[in-house]
Amino acid sequence: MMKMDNLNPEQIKAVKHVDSPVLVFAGAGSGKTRVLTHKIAHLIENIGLPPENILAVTFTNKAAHEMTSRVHSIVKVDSSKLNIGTFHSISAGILRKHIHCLGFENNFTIYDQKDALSVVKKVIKNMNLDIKQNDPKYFYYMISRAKNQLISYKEIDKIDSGYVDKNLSEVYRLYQESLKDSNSLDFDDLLIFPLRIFKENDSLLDYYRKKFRYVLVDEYQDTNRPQFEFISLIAKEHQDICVVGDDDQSIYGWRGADVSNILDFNKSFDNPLIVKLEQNYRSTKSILNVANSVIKNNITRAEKSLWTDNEPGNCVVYQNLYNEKIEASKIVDIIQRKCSDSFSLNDAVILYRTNSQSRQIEDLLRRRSVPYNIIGGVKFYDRKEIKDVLSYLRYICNSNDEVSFLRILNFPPRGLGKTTINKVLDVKISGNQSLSDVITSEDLLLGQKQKESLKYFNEMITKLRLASKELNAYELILELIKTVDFKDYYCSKNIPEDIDRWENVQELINSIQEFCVNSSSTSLQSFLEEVSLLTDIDRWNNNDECLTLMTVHSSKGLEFPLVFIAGMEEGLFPHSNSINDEESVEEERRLFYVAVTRAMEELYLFSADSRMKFGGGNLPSLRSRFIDEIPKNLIDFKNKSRDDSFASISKNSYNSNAEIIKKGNLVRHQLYGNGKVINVDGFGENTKVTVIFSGNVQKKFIQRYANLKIIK
DNA sequence: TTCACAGAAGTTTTT
DNA sequence: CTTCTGTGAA
Repeated sequence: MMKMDNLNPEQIKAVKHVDSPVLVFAGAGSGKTRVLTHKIAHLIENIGLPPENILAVTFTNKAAHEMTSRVHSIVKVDSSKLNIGTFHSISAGILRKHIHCLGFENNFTIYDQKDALSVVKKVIKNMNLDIKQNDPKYFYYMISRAKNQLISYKEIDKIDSGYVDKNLSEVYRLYQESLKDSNSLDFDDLLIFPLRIFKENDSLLDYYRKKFRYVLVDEYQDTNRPQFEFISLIAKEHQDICVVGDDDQSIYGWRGADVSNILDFNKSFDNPLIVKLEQNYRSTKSILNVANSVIKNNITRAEKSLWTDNEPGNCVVYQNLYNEKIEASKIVDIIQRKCSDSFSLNDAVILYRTNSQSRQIEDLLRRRSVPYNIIGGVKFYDRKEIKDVLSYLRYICNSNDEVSFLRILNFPPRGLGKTTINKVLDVKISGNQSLSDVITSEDLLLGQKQKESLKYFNEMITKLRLASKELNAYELILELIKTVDFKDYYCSKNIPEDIDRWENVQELINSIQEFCVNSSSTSLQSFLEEVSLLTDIDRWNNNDECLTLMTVHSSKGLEFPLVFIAGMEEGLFPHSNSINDEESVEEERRLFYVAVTRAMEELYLFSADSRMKFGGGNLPSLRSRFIDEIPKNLIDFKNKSRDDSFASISKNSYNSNAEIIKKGNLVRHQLYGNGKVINVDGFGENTKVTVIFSGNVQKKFIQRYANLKIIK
């Protein structure tokens, strides 16, 4: 019999109740994951439900993996039979099997927002609209918004949104047509297509209702309309469902998440048991008091109050500093001090509202050689060189994938430029042919050189495509790298940036190898699917002795002994795009609440008097209203010390008599001797200089620290 | 026709 | 500080 003695009475109630739907309002740190995992274990062991009949939906893949292994540690179960994943990955799995109902092939490509944006751009150009007056971002945003409301291009005027452009419906229609032509889906389609399949195919819906006999949903406050429809279709009939969430942590409204899904749960499902988990096991009293005092300023929320038996702990610290540089150095100072005695680096996290704030902190950490991990920002799979290689793989896998085709046709450069590409696309449109037909078509009027190059390209792809039937993903990428000779492309010119890129490509190769070792399926298709649905947080491993940096959004569901929140300023947190509208301010406040409740032992808040924008001008700023919502007695206000003054830091930062180094200069370095500057990158105090020294030794310096002297 | 370079513009949050 | 776009040279 499984143990439940580590659960409190409310948690046990939520775990054991299976006679009707269950809604768990789980405050931050109240042990909701424990409830979910025990509930799954209870269903298997005490109710006798086979694991393959359980569907559990989590917010990230990482959470899914953790849940799987925690269930495994409670009951003996073949974890591969459990259906635990994100909405997107579960949907993708269903679509791989049944998407032919909608006229797609099951080797479809999943487009990320950049891919999707390039499709929108193409559509706008094809409609002969001016790209400057018709912002592709607006159209993509509106299409996504429409999809989140389950609105097709035909009924676009029903959309719940401000301005609707007269061309929106047509752009939407052509966008969808183009995706289908490329046998591709965007993220929103991934959620919507299963609904269409279920609605058109009763027997299939029936099959999945039986298969997913019990449904559990985590972070239910962040589900959107299509996700709600999905679980309704599956669970409304058998009513065997348990959802867990916290309306105070709803932070994805901008993505179509609808809090009323959780607040109106009792209207959608019959006679639910509602359990409130209000005991917090995570944070000290000081931290929880701050969290409660902030969130109670929100008008629209279900009434509840979190409490804890934990120690009072240290007072929450707030400090205002002169600018973002001093803010960064203050944070890192404290972390280094803390980690020299009772804490280790992976106990700490630095949180911020926007990704761009990470740069200053990153620079400082690199200078002080503090190992760090950064989540989000320029994602690994978003890097140009990675997307380029992946595009080859995607095009090999799906010969209709036009976005990938256009990326790789002339990369590395093979003499197929803009004009050739336009000719190819023209023939494709006029002849209504598939991509592979077009590039072998006689109708293409090209120069001899271009013709041969295109022929070579096509033969290469055909060969690789054939090989992909025999090889696993790892063997195939080795074959690809050899055939295209990326190594030569990146390394032959001896440009440091290109060598960095080659190293990233090698990292990609490693990750494919790892995938093939760890995963049940080693096919190229499953690798590509994993890549498009995996986030940085899924790749993150907090066991390394390493400081972590991430946005507040990414931190949802995590906890750290030491939490540092940077940029507590009006216009940044709450963000300037949100301060004019009370509803948005409430979402920002929930976001701050999420940030605060990540902390277990100590919490530090920071703001700066001025902050650089675009590495350009300084913007003065006021401290965040959220700071003022915290009663004074709950915060330790640290005053500026003399060391924090702008004068003292700026003297250190800028070497006033530093010479301006240019490409071609001869320079002297203390350690390496004389050398020649072959590249200068950036300006001001962040200038990076690449120098070749005798013996062809190449080094890259941050000028400020390298102390290079120009030799006349 | 392609390719390299210089200037302009643009950063909320993410599956 | 990055990423995209447009311009001239080869």
